[in-house]
Amino acid sequence: MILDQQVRRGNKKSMGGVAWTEEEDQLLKKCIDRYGEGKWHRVPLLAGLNRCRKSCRLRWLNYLRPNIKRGSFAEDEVQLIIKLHKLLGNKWSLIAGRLPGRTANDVKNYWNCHLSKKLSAQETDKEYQTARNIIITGSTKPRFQDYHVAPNSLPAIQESSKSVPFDFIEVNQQGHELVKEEMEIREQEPAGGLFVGDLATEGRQFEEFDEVNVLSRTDEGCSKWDWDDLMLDMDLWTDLL
DNA sequence: AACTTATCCAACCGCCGCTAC
DNA sequence: AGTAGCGGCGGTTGGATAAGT
Repeated sequence: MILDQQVRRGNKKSMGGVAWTEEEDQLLKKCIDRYGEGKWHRVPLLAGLNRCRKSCRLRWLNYLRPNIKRGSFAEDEVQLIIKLHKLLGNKWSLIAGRLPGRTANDVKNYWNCHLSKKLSAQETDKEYQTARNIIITGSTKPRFQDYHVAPNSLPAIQESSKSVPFDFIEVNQQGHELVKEEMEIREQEPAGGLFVGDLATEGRQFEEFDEVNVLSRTDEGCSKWDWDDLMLDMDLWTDLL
């Protein structure tokens, strides 16, 4: 079935729209190869396509772009999606950014088809509540004190389709989004505590990081690419601090 | 075999933030 | 300050197909 679905990909008409043909794909690909990404408003003209800029961009990002990973999600990818979703909410592009080869649309579809139902049943699960408390209330310590937001005033994660307020996210000089929660953990824990920087430099397992239940991983379920990716993020966090 | 239901996912829509003028 | 144009994002839809009856 998975194979069939993969074969189907890209050949389908939906939403009353017109399915992309092989010829159109080639035209778009040649155009991007020649002129590069961006300037999407010019792409239809340059490529000679009777498509709007958004369709061209979407087709490229979700289907034609190199290194797009096909097939079902691996277990470690699923676990990462779940954890990132706990942290970020429906920020599919951010989540997909931590999953090389996966598009935001893929992640979103996978979540909607597989995970949302599965996890909604676990809404009251203790572990989930713990994670949520950490995000919303900051566990046993008051958090978000620097942001002047009363924990109770924050919208719940998961209960609605709306995502976590973007006040949780900051962008550093390199343009990378950082989760304020992480920075606060770093700031509030005393020396000797378990910090992102410590993990990065001492090579501890993420499992130890479970006390904050953020991006916790074990070596067993952590492939090289996401480990490296997370290490990169940690470096960036450390640089910021 | 015929029909119904469930699942998957590509593509569209509307909105938002940013930038240039 | 207002606004138009753009890139980008998340929510949603509906067609294709598999699975079930």
